[in-house]
Amino acid sequence: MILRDEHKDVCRQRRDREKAQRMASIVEAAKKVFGTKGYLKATMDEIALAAEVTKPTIYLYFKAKDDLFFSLMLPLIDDIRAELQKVESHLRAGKIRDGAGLITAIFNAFYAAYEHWPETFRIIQLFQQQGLMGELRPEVRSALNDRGRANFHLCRQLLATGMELGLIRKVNVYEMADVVWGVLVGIIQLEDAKFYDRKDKRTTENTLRLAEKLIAEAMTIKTRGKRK
Amino acid sequence: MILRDEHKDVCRQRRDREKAQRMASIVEAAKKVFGTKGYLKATMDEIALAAEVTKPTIYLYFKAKDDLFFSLMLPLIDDIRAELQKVESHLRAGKIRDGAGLITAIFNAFYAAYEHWPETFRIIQLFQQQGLMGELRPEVRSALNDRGRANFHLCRQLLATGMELGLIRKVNVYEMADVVWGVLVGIIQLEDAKFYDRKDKRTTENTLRLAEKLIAEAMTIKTRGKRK
DNA sequence: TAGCAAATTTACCGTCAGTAAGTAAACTGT
DNA sequence: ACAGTTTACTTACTGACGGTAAATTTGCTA
Repeated sequence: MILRDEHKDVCRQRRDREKAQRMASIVEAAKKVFGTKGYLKATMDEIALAAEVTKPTIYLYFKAKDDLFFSLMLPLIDDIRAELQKVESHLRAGKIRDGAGLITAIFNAFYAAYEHWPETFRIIQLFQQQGLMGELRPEVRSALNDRGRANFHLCRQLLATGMELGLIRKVNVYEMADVVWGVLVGIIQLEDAKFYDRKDKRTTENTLRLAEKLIAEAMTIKTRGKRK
Repeated sequence: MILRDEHKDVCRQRRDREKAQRMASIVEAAKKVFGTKGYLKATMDEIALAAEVTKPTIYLYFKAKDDLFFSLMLPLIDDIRAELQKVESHLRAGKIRDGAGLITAIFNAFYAAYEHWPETFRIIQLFQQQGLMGELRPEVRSALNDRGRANFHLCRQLLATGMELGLIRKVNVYEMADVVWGVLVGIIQLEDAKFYDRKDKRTTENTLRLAEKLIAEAMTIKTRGKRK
């Protein structure tokens, strides 16, 4: 007896669901193991064990260790973009009154992502190394670059708009976007390294807030100050 | 015939020289290989080949891969300290007139080290990862921390003195020192990652200078401005 | 020259990323 | 119901690399 098309479809949908489920469990396991052990000490066997499958099964879903690692970064990058887009709509709606507000909002967009998934954030830092960037296969690398670039583009747009609106002073937007991202990554990374045994979230936040305050003050256009 | 003590000494001195020479050649090879391939892709065999010895020979001079890696960082850390000490003596001698000058001097102290040994600087960044920090044996890690801490201490002292002298505004020195170091490392690392194929030194420097300018301006005490 | 000490190498081990080959289940058309 | 196929997964392996033990060469001493 021939199965009705609908029946086929239903079965296929279930299998697709199961496959997605398996993939998700691998990703979850990877997040846990990479997050606690770091890239080097994490083994594929351990991740497989945590995901309740065997190692080769992982290789059905991910081409390589770095591929799996990379897949953890995408949601974070996309989350940052979502946050930046929120800032953009606020800016367009005129809800951001001064330069300090804009800088703080941009900082918060990145910081929120870090607070959400600190371990994934750390993963990005690892990839910002020539060593690991070179390791990536070209497709993977370009995918990563594209997404990252999109975020930087959005960030630069925010800064440019802020300059046009007269909220912040005019500087090179490319450099400025890099300063923001560099400050965030650099400080988070430094604090992580300093307190790698007793993770002290508050110190990290305080330091970040100081950096944010300084940059915000320097970027804010003083209504009656000198231009130099 | 018994050799005179002087003869023995001369021979021993030569052998010591040769040993030091061998060690230096291993270090040089390691610098080259780690610098181009990164920590992960660099193999001990490749370093040994570049140093024109075999792998076990390296292990006569360095306990482990991370030990060798670590040894590359020490000169850099010490160099930064030397630069910071120069700044300190300038500051004490009253050669630094304003806050911007002090911030610039501190930035330059770190930046000079980067310009001197960019590949070694990248190595430090690699170690500022939880993953690699955890990899280090405790002795190595604590030695690294001690040296690093000394630099931070010096940097904080500079900032504190600058505050006492009324050159820069009063903020938390611990946080401020972290901001300086974080900004430098974060930006250098970001630019390295962005232009990992076509290393563009100038872009990196421009971005760093912008960050420096912003921080310097925000930290400088305005003689006739509002405090807010 | 024999004997000793240091320096270096050859040959090996354990671990881990990645793969080839096999298996068991579910699906397919007759 | 049943043979053939596809899908999902596993067992068992390979190769590369960090690190080491044992053998070997080199050079000094008497």
